[in-house]
Amino acid sequence: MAVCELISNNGFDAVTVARTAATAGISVGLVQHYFRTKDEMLLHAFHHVSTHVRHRIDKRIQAGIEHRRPIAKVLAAGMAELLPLDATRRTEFRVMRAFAGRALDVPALAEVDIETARALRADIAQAVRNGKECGEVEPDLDPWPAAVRLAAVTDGLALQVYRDPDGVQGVPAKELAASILDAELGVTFTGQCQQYDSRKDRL
Amino acid sequence: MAVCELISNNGFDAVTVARTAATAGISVGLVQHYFRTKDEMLLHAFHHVSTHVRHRIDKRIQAGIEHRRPIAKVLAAGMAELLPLDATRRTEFRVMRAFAGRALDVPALAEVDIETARALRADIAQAVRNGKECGEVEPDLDPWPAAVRLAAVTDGLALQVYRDPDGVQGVPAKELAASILDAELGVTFTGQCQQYDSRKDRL
DNA sequence: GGATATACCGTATAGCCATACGGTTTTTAC
DNA sequence: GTAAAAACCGTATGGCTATACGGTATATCC
Repeated sequence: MAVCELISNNGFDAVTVARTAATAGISVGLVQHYFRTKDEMLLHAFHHVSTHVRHRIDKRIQAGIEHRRPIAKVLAAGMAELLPLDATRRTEFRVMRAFAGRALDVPALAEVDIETARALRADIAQAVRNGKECGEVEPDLDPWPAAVRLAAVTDGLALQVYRDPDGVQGVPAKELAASILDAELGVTFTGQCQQYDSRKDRL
Repeated sequence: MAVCELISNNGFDAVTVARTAATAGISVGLVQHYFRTKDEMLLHAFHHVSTHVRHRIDKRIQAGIEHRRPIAKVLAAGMAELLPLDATRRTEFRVMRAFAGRALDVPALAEVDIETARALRADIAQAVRNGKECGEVEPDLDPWPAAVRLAAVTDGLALQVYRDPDGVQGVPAKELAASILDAELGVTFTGQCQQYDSRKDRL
């Protein structure tokens, strides 16, 4: 999507209807044909990248399930997918962040933002519940606080990795993030998977 | 500052030189007299709120030290200061976030953003070191990963509290955040404070 | 093949924006 | 008191923006 290209290269302010059209190689009129207003265009773009990131994570999770890997490991991989650890994800992060920043003021964007976050949290909670069933998680643990916490560290870690891509105090960002995520998951996923009945759960 | 008022009421896009002047009750010319460009004005505003939030936290920490409270408790209070748990902090959060979103594209803003984050992280690390000295923290624990982790959860938690001010699954945001912060601090601060030599450490 | 819809274009326009500039008032310094 | 500096104002203006609009090509259907 041309919008994302512009955001990641020149910032959100550079996204004008005219420039977007030019970047996409079409005319202003055609953009108007597809989107009645600029906001509609932005909303569509936001929705687009949101679901794109989601699908990327879902795919990774699906693969993990098929290979019967421990849930904690699958989660770790999925969450790492949200960290700007390479050029691609860094670009993605910039775009998502720019949108999220705008979502503070534009209700239509905020809706998508909240919905995306909620869905992620719900899926993490489901993963914790699955963890209980197969013995990786203590049976009486409430999955929601854990899900909120895990979503929070991922979010916060992403920002830190973005700001200091080279890491902190000599420790590369990648390793630092991985160890923190592992530790964080270790708080919740304390046991080892016994058996996993692969139902249709997404996580 | 008029800039912040505009951002929190009408969003970042509403911040124009003319409107800022009107909000502040002065003329456009005077704004230009103080700031050569709009960017300069924005940068000043960002710097202003950054240090303001910082001072608020520092004060709370200073009070905690004077009352000889456990470092973990002081840290918890300081970090909670960053969460949008009431109207004031919610406004502050909006402003900070809007700036942070812009900082992705404007190098001058990014610099302030990074510097602020680094300072916070450094102070948390110092708190962990202090914790070691008085027995709250295991002596051989590396303070940096812990600091990164704690900064990350605070950041991420702030966003979640903002998005879902009413909490998750019936648990109010305030309690949820407090319990998560406590749990997170509990991972690092495992012991009890024996004695604390109140030096000039800021945390 | 004609009609209807959809894809697509280029230009016009009214509004808002940051900034430039020349002026006036107030304060400061001696 | 007076001169210099700082605070302060109001009005251009040129550029960029979203959007409106009228038109042309192209596909789709009967």
